[in-house]
Amino acid sequence: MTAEDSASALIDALVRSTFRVTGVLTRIGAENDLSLTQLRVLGILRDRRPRVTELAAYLGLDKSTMSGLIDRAERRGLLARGRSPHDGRAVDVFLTPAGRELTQRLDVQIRHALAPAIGRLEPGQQTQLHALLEFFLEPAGTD
Amino acid sequence: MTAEDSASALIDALVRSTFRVTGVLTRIGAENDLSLTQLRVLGILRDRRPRVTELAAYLGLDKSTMSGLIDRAERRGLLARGRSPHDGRAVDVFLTPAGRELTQRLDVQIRHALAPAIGRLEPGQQTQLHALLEFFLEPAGTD
DNA sequence: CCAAGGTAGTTCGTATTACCAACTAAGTTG
DNA sequence: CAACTTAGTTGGTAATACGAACTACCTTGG
Repeated sequence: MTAEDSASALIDALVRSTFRVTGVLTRIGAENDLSLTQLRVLGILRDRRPRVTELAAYLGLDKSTMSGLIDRAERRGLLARGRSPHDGRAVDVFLTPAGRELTQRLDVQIRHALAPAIGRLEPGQQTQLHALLEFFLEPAGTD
Repeated sequence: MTAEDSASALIDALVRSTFRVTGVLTRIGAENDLSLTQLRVLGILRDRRPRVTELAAYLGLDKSTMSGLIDRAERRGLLARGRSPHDGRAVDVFLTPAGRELTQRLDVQIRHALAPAIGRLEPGQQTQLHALLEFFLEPAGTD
């Protein structure tokens, strides 16, 4: 097996893991009437109060897309808009108590759903995987 | 740090990696006028000739969604429908030569885009990460 | 053998996601 | 302070996704 091949195999595993995790997140989102994107929005807002453009940048979306996402989530009472005191143009976005609660419930569900797959690893392997992923993620790390 | 916390941290890293890889795939898809889903369709068809329902099952989508995805990709000449000789109801889907070419180009682009992140790991670590991901993916492994 | 039921795909209607372009309101700067 | 820039919204369009209803084709029980 050449170096090329093993890199390919790693990328393949990485992509399959990605789709596996995405599938879990999508399912849990759907069970709570949330798209994957809305789920991500809530996840980002857990510990941030970004303005609309920042949120769009995190997600790699256009600001006009953000407007719609925020509208729908706001209508559901999950988050709210606030005007920045320093910049009259800026709108920042934050979780409502209801949104925070839902986010916590989602967290539990996600942990629960991924537990079997993670449980296939020994505790030592889990630590190792975590460390390797942190390396993989290292710079340019938003979200 | 309790076992709970370290599991949380691992899941966090896993989810962030997922979004990182998804971002890369989405960008490369967009550069080739493909949605993430269409990219996945091509990826699956690389080494399979599934019927519509199987494809939908792989992707976790409804068959009606598949119809549309296949329509659009077929119109672009990337894949084609064939009737199964054994079951007159069934339609199987396969890459055209053009689709296969595009898929190979995508493959190269994906490898290229992920190379920097993977390159942050020593060759030994890459092997290790690969092994751990295979464990993580172990059963129920479609796609 | 064929009527009843099940399976494979498509079509239709609707909501969401996403983009771009055009717009308004609010800062910033020459 | 006029000209430019930036933040966000609005409107138009295409793709994605679902569910329900439909057609065509198996499969089976009487």
